[in-house]
Order: sequence, then structure tokens, then C-alpha cells
Amino acid sequence: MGCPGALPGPVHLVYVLSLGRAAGTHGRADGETVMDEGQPPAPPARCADCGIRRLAMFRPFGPQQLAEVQRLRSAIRRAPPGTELMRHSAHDAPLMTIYAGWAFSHTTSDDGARQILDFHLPGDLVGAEHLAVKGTDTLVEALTAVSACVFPRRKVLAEMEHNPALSASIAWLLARDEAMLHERLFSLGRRSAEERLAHLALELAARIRLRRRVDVGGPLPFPPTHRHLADALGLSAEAVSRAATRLRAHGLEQIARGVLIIRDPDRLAALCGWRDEYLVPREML
Amino acid sequence: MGCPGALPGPVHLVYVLSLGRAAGTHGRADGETVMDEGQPPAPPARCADCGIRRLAMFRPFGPQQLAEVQRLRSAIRRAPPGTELMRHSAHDAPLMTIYAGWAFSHTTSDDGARQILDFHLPGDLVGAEHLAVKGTDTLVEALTAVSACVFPRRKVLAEMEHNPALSASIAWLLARDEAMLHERLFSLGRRSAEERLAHLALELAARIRLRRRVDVGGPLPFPPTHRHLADALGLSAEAVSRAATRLRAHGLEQIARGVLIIRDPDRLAALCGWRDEYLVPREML
DNA sequence: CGCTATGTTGAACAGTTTCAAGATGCGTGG
DNA sequence: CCACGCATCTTGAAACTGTTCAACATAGCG
Repeated sequence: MGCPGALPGPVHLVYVLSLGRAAGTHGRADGETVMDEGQPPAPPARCADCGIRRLAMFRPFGPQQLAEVQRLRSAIRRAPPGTELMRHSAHDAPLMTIYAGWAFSHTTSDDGARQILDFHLPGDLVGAEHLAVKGTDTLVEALTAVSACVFPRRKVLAEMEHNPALSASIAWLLARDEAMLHERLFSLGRRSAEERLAHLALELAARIRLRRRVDVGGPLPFPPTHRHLADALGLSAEAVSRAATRLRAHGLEQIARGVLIIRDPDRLAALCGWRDEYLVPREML
Repeated sequence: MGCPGALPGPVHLVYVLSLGRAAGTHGRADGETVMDEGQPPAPPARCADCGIRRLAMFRPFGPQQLAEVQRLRSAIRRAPPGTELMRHSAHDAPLMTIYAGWAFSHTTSDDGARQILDFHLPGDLVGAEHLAVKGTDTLVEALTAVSACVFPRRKVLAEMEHNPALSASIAWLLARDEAMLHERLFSLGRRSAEERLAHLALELAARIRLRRRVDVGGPLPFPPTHRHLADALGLSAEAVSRAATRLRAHGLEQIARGVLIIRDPDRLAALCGWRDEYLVPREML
């Protein structure tokens, strides 16, 4: 999905993560919409040209499968921060793959409590969990300016019926999601505020690095505010602030102005019981 | 998986959920192991005879696909309560479908804190999330006496490559899991002890009823202890006890001696913001 | 330059944990 | 059938972690 496939190799995606320059947008397919509400770079017209495709989170796709996937794409969407990208309770909520920028899914209860369920980075497939069940009013919102490919639910389901590679790929991504959710569940259930923050920072750092394949110790783009982190971690924004202050004071990590710096990965990992196996793909056969 | 397929219809599965009489176990396929460590009823030899197959949580399977799935099964396992059924970190952790009894997955940190990630009821596929990524030391333990079908990971992966129905079915089950995890995440992040317990009780009651298709208001089998509930909800056993006492006093629900009674579904649902859409299958096309 | 969103810090409060003691229930063996 | 023993559940009181409310600081943006 979202132009999956191909083998890993040297990729320059820094511009995608940091919202730098825009990519070319010529030669669209028939019937494709481009909703241009923001400034992030739009994905290329042909999936084969898509840098995202090479990222580690996709299973290899052959050229003909890639072409089939590209036919499923119904639109390209660009949107500024804060835009509601998707409402899963809607009858025909589509699937999306983030091409550039960050988004997040969340649920809000009647009394206004918000729980962020996941952050979405470039290359992530969003909404696959709602292929099967209608979720409970989950919203996807752009955290930064975002560009994404849109795939209609019905088309994807129809294609899955006779395209094992697509089904397997989606199953694969869902499995990875589930592993991440298990870790998050452990955080909310059994870790202290400080440990939760440390763990989330390490997870997002690992996910960013899987995409960039560079700069292991350096500053990483990190758009979420304390409020976002609090709503993801089941805390108040004040608790996040205090936890962040303590981690910074101990020289472990630093979050400021949209940038995350992991200063002492080993002590951080020891603090929160971090292990990275759950993000690393398993050999499939 | 675990004999999926077929359309809903009148089914008598009370015995499976309550661990009553055993089913016949003749005519096994070649090379199939039967590990008999306990007393629960074993699944039938032929997937086509499997009552579980008819349950709502599976997508329809044709007869030939059913036969293919049956060929993947490597063993049948019966085990008493407390048995470690599976260790996901193991190199070749298999997949399992529960046929009778309850199980649960959990992770335990170095300092002994346990987080239960999910409960598994008859018909549930366990371990699919580890097809793609090696989880972080997740263990599956029998909560009651359990019988289950075992499928080797490699065989399933190989079959998925060219069997879209299987891939789609697994994607479907993973999607349902993810929706449940989202709800659980909301619980741990944003609900009080009382609300968490109410919500979990409603969810498990709904899942039991999806299998039994009977007895909507009556007593339901409910094996988890306060300790299990606490570890699933991110609470202490004492907090669960206090929450349960309050819910009972208000005439909302009652948990005692392995039996759950939902006394006032409407007020319970209002209390915790329960909605059932996330368990109900969406029309696929 | 000033507005607004975000981050920081303090103090009172609340919900949950922890520790502890006792009650209840259930299976086992006499 | 009853007595014992162990696991589970219940209840109380103190301690703790995080929440809430409030004031202020800082940064980014028009």
C-alpha cells in the first residue's frame, strides 16, 4: 500500500520527515483527485518512483503488484496541521498511507478525555484496522502538514480477495501495529510517568530511524506537544512536563521545539525496560 | 484458522465454554500430535466438523480452503490451568486457535509487574501478531483447562503467500484485535478503576455471547480472578475488589465464583461509555 | 510588538497502591 | 461428612503518584 515494495537501499528521506522541499507532482492517473490544502511535498504520480516504498516497513512487492496497488489509489491529499484526515466511524472511511509529515489517531469520550492511540509517520498505513470492524469514533488528525495517498476501502477489500501479496502485506502491517499496541498497553498499565515517556521517545526514535537509516544519535524531528504525549500516555500535560524535566536533568533525553535528542540510549532503555525486537521485521520464511 | 468458515446457524457450544462433556477424537490426520495434559474436550479431527468454525468471528471459508487449513494443523493440545501454552519470543512460536476453555497473553517485566494483553476465548486465533515481528517475551497461559489446534508459523506463512482467503481472514482477525486493543488503551489511559472493570466485563460478556448466541441476560462463565482482571486493567487486585463491590452494590454487575452476571446493561454501558460496534463485523464488500 | 499556544512550577487534592489483617470459599484428605 | 489448608476476596489505614487548579515564563507568529 502507499507504494509498498522493493528492497532496502540508500534513501534520502530527510526532506520528507522535516518537511523541506516538495517533490514533483506531474502525470497523475485518471480520476485521481489532488486535494491541496497545505504545503507538504506530494507523493509522486507513479508508485514505482516513491521513496516511501523502499522503507523497511513494507514487504517486497513485485512491479506488477505495485501497478495493481497504484490502480487502487483514488486520491492524494495534502493538509495543514490540525486537519481531520479521516473519521473511522464514517461508512466509507478509506485507507491512507502517510507520505510526508506526522498524523495521529485518537478517540475522545463524551466528557472530553482524549486518548491518542497511535502516531503515524511517513510510510505508515492508516485505517487498516477498520477494514473489518467499525471502530468507535476514531479520528485521524494531521499533527504537522501532511501529504498522503488515499485508497477506498471497497477497492482494497476487493483487491485483497484475489491478491495474496496485498493481503499478506496488510496482515504484516497489522501484526506490527499489534505488537506496538501491546507495548503501549504495558506502558499505560504498569509503567510510571517517567518510564512511559522514556519508552515512547525510544519507540518513536526507533521508528524515525527505521525510515531515515541515518543519524543514530543526533536530533530527530519530534512534532508532538506535551498535550499530545500526555494523551498518548494516559497522563496530564503537567505530568509529562515534570517527567521530561527530570529526564533532561539526568542527561537522558531532551524534547524541545519539535526536536528530540536521545542523550543516553542505554540508560534510557534500562530505565523503562526497552527492547527493540518488536519493531524489527521477522524473517517471513 | 482453527477450522474457520461457514455461515452462522444454530450451534450448541455451551459445553465448550463451560467445559462439560468431551467431543469425539477419532480419525486424526497423518503426523498430527495430540498432547493430552488435561481434561477439556478435544477438537474434532476434521475441521469441517468443528463447531467453532461456525462462530461469528471467522470469515466464510469454502470447503477446499477448509481442507487446506486443516493440512496446516500440526498438533492438538490439551492442557490444565496454568500451563504455558506458548512463548512468543521463541524462534518458532506457532499459531493456535482455542477450541475450549480460556487462555490469556501477558508480559512480565524484570521487576515482576505483569500486564495481561488479552484474554482468549474459544474460536480466537492466538499469536498471529507474531507472524511479522518477534514480540517482547509475551507468554500465553491457560486460564482454565484448554484445548487448542496448533499451526506452525512457517506453514501458515507459506500458505498465506498463495491463499488470499487465508491472508484476508488473518488480516480480518488482526483488525478485530486492534480495535479491541484501542478500546483497552482508552480504558487504561482515561477511565477510572470502576469504569475499566465495567468496560472489560461488558466486552468479555459481548464476546461470550457472540459465541453462544443465547442467554443475553443470564449468568456467564467468567474464570479470571481479581488478580487477572487487575493485571489486565493496570490496577491492583485490591482496587478491582473495591470496584467490583461498588458495581455490585449499585446493582450493575456481579462477579463471583467464576460467574459474571450483567444486571443492568444500560446503566453499565452509560457508566463506562460502552459501544459494541467494535466487535461487530463490518460488511466486507 | 503583542497575542496565543505551549511549557514550567507550586500547592492542595484525589484515586490508587501498598501493607496488613481477617473473612470466605473450595478442594483435599481424613 | 467434617476439618484443614491454601488461594482468593474483602476491608482498613497510610503512603504515594499523578491530577487539578492556578500563576507565570517562554516561544513562535502575525
